[in-house]
Amino acid sequence: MAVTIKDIAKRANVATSTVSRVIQDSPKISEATKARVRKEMKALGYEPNFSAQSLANKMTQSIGIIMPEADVAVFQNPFFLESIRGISDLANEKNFTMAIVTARTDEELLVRVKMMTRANRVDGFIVLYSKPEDPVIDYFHNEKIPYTVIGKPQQYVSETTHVDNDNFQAGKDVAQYLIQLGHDSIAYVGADVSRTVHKERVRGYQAALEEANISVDETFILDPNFSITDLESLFHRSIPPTALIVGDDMHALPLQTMLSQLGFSLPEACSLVSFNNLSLAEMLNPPLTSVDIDIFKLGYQAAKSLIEKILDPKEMTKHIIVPHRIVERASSIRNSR
Amino acid sequence: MAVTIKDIAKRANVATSTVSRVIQDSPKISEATKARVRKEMKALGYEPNFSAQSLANKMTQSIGIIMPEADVAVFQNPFFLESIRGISDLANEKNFTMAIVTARTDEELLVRVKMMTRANRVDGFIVLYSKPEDPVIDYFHNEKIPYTVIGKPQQYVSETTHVDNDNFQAGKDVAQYLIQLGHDSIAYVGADVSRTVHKERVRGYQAALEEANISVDETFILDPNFSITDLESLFHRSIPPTALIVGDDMHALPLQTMLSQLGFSLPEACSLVSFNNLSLAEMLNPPLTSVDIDIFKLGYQAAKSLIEKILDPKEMTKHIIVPHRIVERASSIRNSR
DNA sequence: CTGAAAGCGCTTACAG
DNA sequence: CTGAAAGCGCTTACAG
Repeated sequence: MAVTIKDIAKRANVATSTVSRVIQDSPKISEATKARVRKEMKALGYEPNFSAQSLANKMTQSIGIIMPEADVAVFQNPFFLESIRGISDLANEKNFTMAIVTARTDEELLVRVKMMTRANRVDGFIVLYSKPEDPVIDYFHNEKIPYTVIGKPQQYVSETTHVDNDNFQAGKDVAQYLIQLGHDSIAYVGADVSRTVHKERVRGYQAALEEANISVDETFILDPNFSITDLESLFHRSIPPTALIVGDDMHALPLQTMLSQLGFSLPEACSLVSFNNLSLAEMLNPPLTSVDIDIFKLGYQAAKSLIEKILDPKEMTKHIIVPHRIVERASSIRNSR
Repeated sequence: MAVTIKDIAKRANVATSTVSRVIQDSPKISEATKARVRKEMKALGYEPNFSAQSLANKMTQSIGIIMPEADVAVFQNPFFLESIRGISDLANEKNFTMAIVTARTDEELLVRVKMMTRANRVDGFIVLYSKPEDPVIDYFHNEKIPYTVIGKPQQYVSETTHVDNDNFQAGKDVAQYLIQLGHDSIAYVGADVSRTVHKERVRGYQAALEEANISVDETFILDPNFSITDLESLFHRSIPPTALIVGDDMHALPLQTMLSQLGFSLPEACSLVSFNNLSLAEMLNPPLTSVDIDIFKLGYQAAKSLIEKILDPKEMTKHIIVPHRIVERASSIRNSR
């Protein structure tokens, strides 16, 4: 059997309550006896039993991470692992454990989440997606369960702590960057405007165009299911684009393929700027200019504010913005047309 | 406060011990009282307190997942998230939770693992990497802590349950596939033979060549740090390769880039076959023929056998082979030279 | 500054 | 088939 508080108490000649207070480094205990107790803990390799602590404390020191409904494509996007890595980093620091929650459907997810909270398995949740009318979010809200979301929540916005990029600004920065390179015909490809992230970036892009007195053309925006034909007609317009903003690095690869099939060679025919700065971006040919949104930090900050909230429920609601920066590579060049 | 076993007992007019037996669906309890108790559980939305169960049972229903030392590149490889998804799937099924363990160094990792086991935070571990003389593995082995490894363990092989592909066969299959396409000059690029996976695949590749009476040339094998110059000299040999086997889909993209910089157009100049069948493989141009090693199932099976071992320590050691299959795409064609 | 005792919410021999 | 009681390993008022 593992070593318990009793073993330590006996060997250090104190009561178990004293040992417990030493574990918590309570100021009520004299340094002398702390030292004595700690010596015994070290000697026996004592580690407080986690379940017993949780039961007595009503704290699990564990957070749930909610993934969007699992489909392979989503999981292969490094975004998730990278944000989990950020969460994990902070969690390890604070001695918290994480439990990843996945499910095939909304209902299944809700069942699991309810089970986990009722069973007191976790103290709170980080939600890695955001969508309208999410029953899971409603549940958290109604039951007053601590949670933070990565991205922009679509419910109870002002009351929920979330960490996000300034996506409007990111979209604007990218457009302005291209405008400074002399581009005045800039299309936006792979923008899933049903998602807030992309909607905001597109708004930023449009704002930049307006400020530069470039006319905004809605048909210059292609959703992520664009076909090679869509792309072709884009380039067959009277004024074809000289630069493309791509919604996600993951789209850049198929896009490049299509462009080369259409006979365009990059970056001469067209500059490319994308979002996320995955390691993929460096590998492409030409290497892709991409906006680094610091996914790791999104995860890290989400975990940080969730744990703060758990440890102190009076902690106020926060809205944290993680800065982005454009990582310039060979795919974007000065416009020569 | 959450609803407890006492609340249920009171409302169902039974002792708490009876409720506990109903939770466990013990055959000792009559169906009649089971039904009565269950009705109350449902009515109150009761879920047994997890910490209390763990404490009483000495079971945490939680498994640790050990990642290799964290560096960004590793984390961006979808392999890990995909195997975690497989683990997660089974874990959810069995009502287990997972805790991801990461660290920057070996020592830190060992400290965390010790802390977690001593604190009784998890019942066992899945190790997502394998390397020689791993102190973490030694610790598990000495303390008799259940663990399974994904890949081939390098210590206590026969005593440790592991799940892996038949990498020798996979390497052989790939080579034979290319041989059938008429290739007789096949190089192997991006093989990190310090890792068992790759060593075995290379052995399989060599075996296939021998069986086909093709001479085996060690200089036809390039490690993952190959430069464009290495590649160039490969193709400047008296008999240049007509096909390349690539160690990992992740290497295929930079490889393609280099080849195109050298003026080769694929697949005419050279066929390509790779491993892992990440979603990346489909996106490449030409789409990449790749060996699907079923990463999801590697994770799923690892979790399955670990949990079996946890629930029944007498469960025997297993060595599970997950089948692979070649997914043929446009990057590999019949040799025309 | 320290200890004895009750309690957290379960499980499980033991008795009937 | 069911219940009363002890126990899992901690924490925390309460008393001194």
